[in-house]
Amino acid sequence: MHLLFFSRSPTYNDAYTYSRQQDLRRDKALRITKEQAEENRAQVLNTATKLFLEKGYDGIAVAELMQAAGFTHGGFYNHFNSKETLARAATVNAFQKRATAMAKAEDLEGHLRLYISDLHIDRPDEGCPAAALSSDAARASPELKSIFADGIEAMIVSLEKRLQSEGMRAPRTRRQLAITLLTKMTGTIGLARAVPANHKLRSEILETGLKGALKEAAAAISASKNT
Amino acid sequence: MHLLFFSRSPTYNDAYTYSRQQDLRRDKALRITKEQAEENRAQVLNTATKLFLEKGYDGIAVAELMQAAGFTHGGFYNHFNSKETLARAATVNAFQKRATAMAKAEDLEGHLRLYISDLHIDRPDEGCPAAALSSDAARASPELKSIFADGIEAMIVSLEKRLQSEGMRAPRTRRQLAITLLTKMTGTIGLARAVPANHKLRSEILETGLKGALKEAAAAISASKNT
DNA sequence: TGTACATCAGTGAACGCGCGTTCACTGATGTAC
DNA sequence: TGTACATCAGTGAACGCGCGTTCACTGATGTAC
Repeated sequence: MHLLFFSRSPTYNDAYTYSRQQDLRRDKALRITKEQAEENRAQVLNTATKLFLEKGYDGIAVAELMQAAGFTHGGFYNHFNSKETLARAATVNAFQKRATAMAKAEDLEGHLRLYISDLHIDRPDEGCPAAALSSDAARASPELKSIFADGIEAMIVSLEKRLQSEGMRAPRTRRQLAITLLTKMTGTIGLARAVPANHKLRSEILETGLKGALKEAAAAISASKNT
Repeated sequence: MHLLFFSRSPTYNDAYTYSRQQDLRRDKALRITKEQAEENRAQVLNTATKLFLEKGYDGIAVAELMQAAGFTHGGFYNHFNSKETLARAATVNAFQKRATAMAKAEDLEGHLRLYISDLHIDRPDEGCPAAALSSDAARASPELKSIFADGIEAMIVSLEKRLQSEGMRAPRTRRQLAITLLTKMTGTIGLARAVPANHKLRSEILETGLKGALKEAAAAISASKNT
């Protein structure tokens, strides 16, 4: 018994570990300002947005995601009711971020070239949710699908505005072309990503998809001006 | 002690349960003919094909899938080395089944109408893997992506043949149009499915996508004949 | 063709692991007075 | 403005569950002779 007792008495290593835990606690575990808490929530949301885009809603665990954001998993529920709640917020965030990125294009051609690009194929985490998560969305809750509907609608409206700037006057034709272009944009990225990175089909799909979109847009714009 | 012994002696219910297990074993657990085993493997593969298309590779568990096929989960590994192996075989199967279904269309227009349809949106389990699993493919193993490349290539070739039948003579133009049409087809189904079933965007995307594809094909075919 | 025995598809319990979520705890911040 | 105390973001262990995979077992089929 005495032997056992002594063998379990604190050693140098134990003491070191203990004081380190204390230090961590002193650095991290104490109450944080409201502003800091809000920043941390944003950090979790932004990390989740990227990880969901890259790995899908089911491809990343809450604990992994919290670690990637720089936290332990337990605190997650101080910010979100559930993983589903986070998925919804992250999807809204992803659509907003994408819209901001696309807004930087100069004109319709820039818009299409920005979307149908190698960069977009290689970086789903900074890309479009309608391209990266469409299969997941199809199997998701009605609430999440509703968020996709809003996001897709916003993308259509954004394209409609581009077409208006190009001189297309008829609103109905404009909207139809916007939708057609969007199906081509998401379809091109979706197919290209489904193929191995070094496969010749990937570049063929990308180049043909871009060329096809540019051509279709040019033809429709020109036709609308001749009427 | 005696009391305990008696209380654990067989009851009517115990006997009934036991004989039922014996019956089940006599019906199912004994060795099966080679032909029957092959049929059972096909049954597992076909069930998995539908379930993967509907729920994604990670959306269905081996045990669930085996039960849906009419078996217990333990026997799975008599037929497949792993779930990944099954996923590959099921994806090949899905592309083949889809090609057979599409081959029934009379001409290019029938082909497009069969693909861009309400039925296809509502029944991913009998639909195209390039539409239902593109997001999953993007995150899958290189081997699975390679299977997608082959499947997508076959779809392109199938469309090329349709365009040839429509009188398009230039092979390069034919291939480019085939790819462009395919991006529109998969993109339309992908976007439509991402939106709630009763949302007006779903029918709008479907109708516009179909109209756009038909129009693009008609324009390109007519242009190729004037050259 | 008949016989002895190994094979192997199917069963269902079990393994180890990872998941989403809950919980007791900490102590400076935020607030009520 | 100062004081007493409740709040709450973050920690890390724990819960219950489901996952892919393994395993011992069964006994008619398949095969070697």
